[in-house]
Amino acid sequence: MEEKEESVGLSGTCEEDGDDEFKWWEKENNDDSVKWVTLRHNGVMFPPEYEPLPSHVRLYYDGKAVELPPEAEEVAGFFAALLESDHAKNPVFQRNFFNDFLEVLKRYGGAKNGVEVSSFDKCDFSKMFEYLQLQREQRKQLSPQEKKQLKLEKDQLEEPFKYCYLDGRKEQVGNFRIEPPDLFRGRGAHPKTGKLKRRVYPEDVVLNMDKDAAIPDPPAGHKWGEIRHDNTVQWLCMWRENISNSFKYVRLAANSSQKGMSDFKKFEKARELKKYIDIIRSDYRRSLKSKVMLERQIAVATYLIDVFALRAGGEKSEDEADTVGCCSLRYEHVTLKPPFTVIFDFLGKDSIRYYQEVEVDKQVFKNLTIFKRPPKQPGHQLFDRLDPSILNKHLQNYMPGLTAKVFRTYNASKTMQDQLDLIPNEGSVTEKIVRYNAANRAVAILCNHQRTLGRGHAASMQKANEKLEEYQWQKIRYKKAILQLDESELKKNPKYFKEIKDLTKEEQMAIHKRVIEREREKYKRKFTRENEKRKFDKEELLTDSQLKSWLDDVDELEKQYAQELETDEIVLKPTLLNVEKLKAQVEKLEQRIATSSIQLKDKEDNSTVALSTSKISYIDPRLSVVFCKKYNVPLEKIFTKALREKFKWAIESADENWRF
DNA sequence: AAACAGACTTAGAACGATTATT
DNA sequence: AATAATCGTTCTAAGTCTGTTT
Repeated sequence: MEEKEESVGLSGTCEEDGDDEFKWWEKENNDDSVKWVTLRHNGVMFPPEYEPLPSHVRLYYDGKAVELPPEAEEVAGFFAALLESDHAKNPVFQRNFFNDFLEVLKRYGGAKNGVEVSSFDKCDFSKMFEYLQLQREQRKQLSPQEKKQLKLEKDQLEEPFKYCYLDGRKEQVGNFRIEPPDLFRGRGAHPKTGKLKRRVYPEDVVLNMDKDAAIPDPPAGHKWGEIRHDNTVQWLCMWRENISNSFKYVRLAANSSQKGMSDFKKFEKARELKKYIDIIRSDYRRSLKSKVMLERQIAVATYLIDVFALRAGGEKSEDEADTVGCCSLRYEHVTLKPPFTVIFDFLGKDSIRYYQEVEVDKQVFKNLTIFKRPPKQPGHQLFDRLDPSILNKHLQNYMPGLTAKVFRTYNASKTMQDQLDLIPNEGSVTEKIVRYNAANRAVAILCNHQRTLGRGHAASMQKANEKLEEYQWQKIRYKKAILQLDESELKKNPKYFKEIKDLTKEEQMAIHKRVIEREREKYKRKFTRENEKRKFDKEELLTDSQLKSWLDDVDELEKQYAQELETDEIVLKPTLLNVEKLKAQVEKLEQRIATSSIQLKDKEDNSTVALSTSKISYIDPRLSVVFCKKYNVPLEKIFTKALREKFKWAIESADENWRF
């Protein structure tokens, strides 16, 4: 304990922790080649060692239990844990996993009981899977106190790594944990998906800190790979991963001054583009007709990046998923439909599909036709003279630091501002938030930010739809009942009763069935639950005849509905046999139908759009701050706690008149 | 100018916590 | 009170872009 204190305590010199905050946004700072003067931290947290499974939990091969060496068992366990996921069904994932698994198995001497494992199809991971599931269940079942205790222990273990001292200021570290070994979960059709991501040891890790900083002790029996003192970079720790041989970094958290400054600079750069956008646009429109092919390609690419918010699109290697951006678009990704319609259909970042049928500028259409002319064919680059570095160099002629991605930030924030400007300053806070989210959604759609539908999405959609249908049915029943009570109502307002014929017999029957079934379930559940409770309280149990009497009531209701269907005579509780009361009920139902269908539509519209990425990375947070101030919406309705910390600079610096 | 290494931002999935619903 | 739906956070993969080397 004391030791930890000491090494971080060497923060030394400067300010106290806590109150006097560093308001970097109030200071002028243009040079960011040097990121810090002093940097001190306690290194990184390593994942726990592997704990072998109990001996009765085994991989089965061709029906026989396999005694795996722990190193191989760990890898098999990674697969077993994913057994019910899509990964485990992916043949590439299976093959990559199995190759690496066999290699580990061989390296550690094969199965201890001599079982020769060679075919994936003969492996049965289900026992391992069940055990892992059970453990998860048990963890969930723990009492609140036990959970609290575990959390406390976890926090204590993490404490030394959560913070660092940067120029004497205490700042939060982002990902202070070394990534644990696992199977690589590449997105889309990644050729390496399923490969073993190996365990990282201190020997693999480079620490970055100032020269006078105390070097934290590596875990017992280990040494650090290297200690570096590079103050031109932001990272605290780094290691090389074995899947694509690139680096992983430990850096500061999103709420740190460093990240905040970068963020601020990003948005200021995007705002700077305002000054140049008109000339850039008129230039690329002119260059669409240039005699030089390269210039035409630059013009079309800039147009696509500006108008459709495409990414730059760098070249990718053979052993990554085949995804593209603007410069790497190929022949088959663009379909031309005269006179001006273009269909884009390709996989972008994270293998998210970009599909848009759009009208484009006449000359853009012409140029795309030229770019696709024979001998070009599927597989060929559309922009064969172009790559992001050429494009970015061209953009930098207009504005220092301008690159393709700045257009995404610029257009996203511009769109948000324009959308927010359209919102009338009226109505409830909830209504204003709905409007804000609609503006946010416009940005997310521009950037093609998607999310895959959750597991239960289709089901919950259907449920909501059925509910709506049932409201409608109930409403019609009440209207019919009104006419039974007083036929003259029909003449008074024929329109009001028009919808009583809207549901067919079949539809009504289906609704009856659902309503009845739900009632039955309700009573059955009520019965079991009540008895469990009574058993616990040592009270007398409800008898089966009690349940039966409830269910008989439901049967009765079922008969009644069937009867209604036959005779078209509605039977209602005596208390409801009153025209005014029924009309009030109808009114209530109409309200419910209105709100439910709006919610339903909202849910549907939102189901495949992810709002968070644009909120976190593209929309200048000052826009949201200004919106909240002007429209009197509490900021915490728009920004979560984490986002309020990340955007502290924006919250404290934007006044009501701020414009992007 | 191409290829590569390095360092940073942006991205959706997974998971855990919280809130709404029954 | 249990269960389902939603929200918020964590995790790490997958981009962009710069600078260096050949």
